[in-house]
Amino acid sequence: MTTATPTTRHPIGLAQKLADSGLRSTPQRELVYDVLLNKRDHPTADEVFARVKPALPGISLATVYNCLETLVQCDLVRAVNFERGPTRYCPNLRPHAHFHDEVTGQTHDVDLPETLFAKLKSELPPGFDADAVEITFRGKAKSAVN
Amino acid sequence: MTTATPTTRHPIGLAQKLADSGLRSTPQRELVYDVLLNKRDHPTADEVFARVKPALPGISLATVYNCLETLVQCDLVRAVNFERGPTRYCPNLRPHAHFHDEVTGQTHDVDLPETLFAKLKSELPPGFDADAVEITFRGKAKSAVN
DNA sequence: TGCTTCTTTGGAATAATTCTAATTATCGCT
DNA sequence: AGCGATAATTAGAATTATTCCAAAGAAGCA
Repeated sequence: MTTATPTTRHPIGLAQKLADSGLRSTPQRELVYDVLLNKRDHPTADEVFARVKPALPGISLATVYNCLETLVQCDLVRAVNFERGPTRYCPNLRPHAHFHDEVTGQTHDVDLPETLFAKLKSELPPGFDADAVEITFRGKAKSAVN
Repeated sequence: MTTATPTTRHPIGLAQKLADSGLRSTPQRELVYDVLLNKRDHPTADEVFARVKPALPGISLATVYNCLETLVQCDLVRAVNFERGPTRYCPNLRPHAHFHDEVTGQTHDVDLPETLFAKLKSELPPGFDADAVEITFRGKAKSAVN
């Protein structure tokens, strides 16, 4: 039920968004994006590489890095970092925070009201102007969350 | 006006806190801690290494990493990460967030009311229990802030 | 078709950090 | 003061994640 043909026909937009930035739609980019949409567990570049390989065996890790970077540039995907660990990728574009489970190592999305982000920005002292706020929780998630 | 003698006599606590954890106070640990207290600009391990060397020329980078890790373990210092950059170290133990200036690359502390942290934790869905929350702003800070 | 530009690829290079084994320091005892 | 046990430091090798590079491969269009 996944990665059937690594070609252009997407929920919406990849090819379009790429074109908007003067970039081309390629099987590699499509597939990397597919993989992110299909299993939203915040995979690392290595994990994406592994998931993408079956459908496109010749793909290289460098390309996966390139594609991920491109998707981030096009605002289709967010890069998530947590304490020196490898960068993880997340296709959730809603305003949200991340919860890192110390036990399982999993990362969960936590949707938060936009107002909270606004409130946070409003707490900044004068002279500070934030484009973005990142919120990361660390702790334990009970049982079968997600 | 800094790093006179790299020996034991501190604002308060280092030797004590170390002892509490069954660890020894050493000139290296004292000095690394001094350096963090004396210039609170969130230095990287390399930067700490450079600042520490004049007073203790024989110190090694590995030791600086060890000392920093120890200080973090003893809750005297916090490790701060921002997007794949090198880890930075911060002796500010009050609840606060970090603001990364995209222009200068500097990191500023932003004190936030404890209540805000509490509020954030309270927004977590049931089943999630956070020990810690990290908040990072990214943007530009006007003129001579800090 | 031929040219130009964009992409991908594999491998080398880099950056930050950790590991390892050997040396050195310190502590508690006697 | 001297000894043995444990802890800490050191230099350098190793590791991890990522980026860089130069060459080869597609695509788009004149």
